[in-house]
This record gives sequence, C-alpha cells and structure tokens, in this order.
Amino acid sequence: MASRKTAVLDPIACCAPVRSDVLDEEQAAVLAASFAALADPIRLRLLSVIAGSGAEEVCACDLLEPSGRSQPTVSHHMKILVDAGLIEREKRGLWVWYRLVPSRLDALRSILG
Amino acid sequence: MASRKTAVLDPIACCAPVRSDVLDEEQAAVLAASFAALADPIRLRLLSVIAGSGAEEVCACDLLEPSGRSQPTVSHHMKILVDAGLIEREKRGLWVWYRLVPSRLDALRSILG
DNA sequence: CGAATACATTGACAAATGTCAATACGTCGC
DNA sequence: GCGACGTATTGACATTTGTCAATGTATTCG
Repeated sequence: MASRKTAVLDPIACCAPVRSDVLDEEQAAVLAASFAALADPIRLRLLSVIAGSGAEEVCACDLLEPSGRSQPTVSHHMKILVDAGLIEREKRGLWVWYRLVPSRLDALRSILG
Repeated sequence: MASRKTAVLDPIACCAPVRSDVLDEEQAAVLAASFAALADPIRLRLLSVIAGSGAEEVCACDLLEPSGRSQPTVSHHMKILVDAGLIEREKRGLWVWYRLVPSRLDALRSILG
C-alpha cells in the first residue's frame, strides 16, 4: 500500500489488495542466483549439449567445440553451472564428466508455474 | 568431438555421443534474455507481488514499498520485465497497471523440463 | 491555466560479468 | 622422474548491470 492511500486525487479505486506473502529476501536471492546461471547463451547451449546428448554424462572435451569459446571460458561457465547446482562434476582420470541435476531444474520450473 | 580424437593418450573410452541439435545462437540469446530478467532478487519479488496478489492486475504504486527500492529503480526493473515479455503494462489515468503473461512463463518453464 | 500527482528518463557511479592469454595443477604413459 | 595432456586458476580488460538524485512527461483536479 503506497501513496495511493493519502493521494489528494482519487478518481477511481486504485486498490488491488496485495497479499503479504511475498518472496522473502533470502528466497529471492537464491532463486535469482539460479536464474542468473541460466541467463547466458553459452551456458544454455552447454546445458543443451548435456541434455541432448542422450547419455548420462558428457565429457568436458565435448563442450569446447559447440560453445565456440576458449577452454578457460568454458571451464568458467561450467563452474558457474556447477556452483548453481544445475549440473554435477566428476573427474575421472584426465577427463571431467558432467551430468544434469534434474531435481534442481524441476525446482526452478515449479517456481514459474 | 574434441581433441579427444587425436590425443596420444587414450586410457579409457572417453566418448559419449553428442547429438547435433544444440540450441542455436538465436534461440539461446532469446532464452538467456528471458532468464536474465528473472536473475534479480528485486524483480523476482516484484513478480511474486503480482502473482500473489489474487488480482488480475497490480498498481505500480503497490510495488514500491515491498521492493524497498526507489521509484526510479522500480520503474527500471518493471521495464526490464515488460521488455522480456513476462508482464504487461497498461496505463489508465495517472496509474500504471501490471499483469502477468502466463504464456511466456509457461514457455520458460517448458524449457526446464 | 496552474498546481499536484504518478511514473519515466537521464546521468553518474560502483559493482558484477564475460572473455582470453598466460600460467598453474593434477594425471597418465614411458 | 619426465614430458604430454586435460582442465582450472589468475590477471587484465571492456561491457553490462543495479542504484539513486535530479529532472522530464503526461494526466487530472480546481
């Protein structure tokens, strides 16, 4: 409820009741961080490579070419996705393997519906 | 497929076949822009105010207090949400009213599933 | 018209972000 | 151990982003 209440002018009823259970600051911060991880074209493409691979896991070496970015840049983006909890990382020998975390994606999806 | 193919060392099979239908650059850019609109705590709270209001529309004047930001800042964030197509804006008299665009939210949701 | 009101735009600034070259780190085969 | 390899980290840079004070725009009432 804002200045509406005390406005001198009030030609029409301007009041839509607003429920009080807005996202609290902490919830909003966590969700925003998750969406921020999705807010980059390269990261979306990296995710789609994993999601569309048909396999459980994808090797990091298979992410370089479709992204069109340098190796350090891809490593940087993958770290952001891992830190956001959207994918998991596992190193085996020389190679690193990534897989989706469906539960995390489901959680985000449920927020939008 | 990357340098894996030409590596001198190849102790284990490193190859997960990767499908070729990755998100193209334009699709990725559009989606990233939409997620970017959601990648801010203030904007998520603004959306939740509208979504949780129980009404079809919410007056801009009801968004100032829950956001805890200045009027120009809230106006700025609402513009970003409108430009992303997540909400619609309608001015009637002195006031501006906002409502969700469910189809757009549905579209984003379907990407995550 | 003139004053008041609701919202948008501008300008300025600090902070965060995406990028790559260079380098470091860990692992494997010899 | 040594050299080759896959990946991560660092450092530097330009761009983008969030924020507010000041100001502008449009609308309504008197």
